[in-house]
Amino acid sequence: MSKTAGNANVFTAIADPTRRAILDLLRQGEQPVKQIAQPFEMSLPAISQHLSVLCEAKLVTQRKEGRQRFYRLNPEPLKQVSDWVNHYEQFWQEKLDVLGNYLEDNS
Amino acid sequence: MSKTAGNANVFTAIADPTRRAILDLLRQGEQPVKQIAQPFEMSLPAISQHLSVLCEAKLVTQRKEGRQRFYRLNPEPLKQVSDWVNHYEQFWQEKLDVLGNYLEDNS
DNA sequence: ACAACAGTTAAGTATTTGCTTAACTAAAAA
DNA sequence: TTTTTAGTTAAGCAAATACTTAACTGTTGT
Repeated sequence: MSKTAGNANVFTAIADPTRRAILDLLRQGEQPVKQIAQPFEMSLPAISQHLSVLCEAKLVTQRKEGRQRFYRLNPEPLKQVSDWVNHYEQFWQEKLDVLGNYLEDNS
Repeated sequence: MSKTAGNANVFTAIADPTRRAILDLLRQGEQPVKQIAQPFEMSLPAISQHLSVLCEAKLVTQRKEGRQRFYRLNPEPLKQVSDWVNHYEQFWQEKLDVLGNYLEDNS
């Protein structure tokens, strides 16, 4: 009941470069499918399927308007990724410098 | 020559939960394969294959000692992930609170 | 009513993935 | 030297992925 269930895994959702690119696009704000698809050399159904995966991982939400579907970024699940990766932060150090600079600029 | 080349992709390497768990283990320090494999209900070859993937993604390095192979964490490639996910940081806010607390504790 | 448009769903396919068991290589112990 | 021990490599397989084209649903415009 807990094993590989529904599988709306964030990590697998962001494993695909096309899906990451879609998320990057959506940082500019919500967009209809056709506009999302435009920069990709790929059929519309392919994009639609990627959007489904992102939807199941809750990384995007849908809004229906007329015959258009606007997709909007929902970055909250990425917190999971951020939290995980931050466990490794201490190892590469640079992050701490960034914080140091912040403190310098604000002291 | 640039498309889906060698495919030593960090994002796909960390997409698998077993591989993430292995990396988590290795945060405690380098370990031989048998010890790495122990907590998993999976054959040794399966673990060996996961280690290969992590190796190709440069997330671990190998050290040979006698008949043992010690694997050691190399978290640098995770910076890629951290950098990407940090583009989304502004959206979920909590990170800023953490920084806020830090500043409070050190003012 | 009907054609065009926006998008999804269905069906099929080639490739990749995550495992298995069996066979192998190399070092240590007997 | 023979036998464990540690681990990788090979071969095979079922399931998942990332696409494709074709068929469908629903909305808008004529």
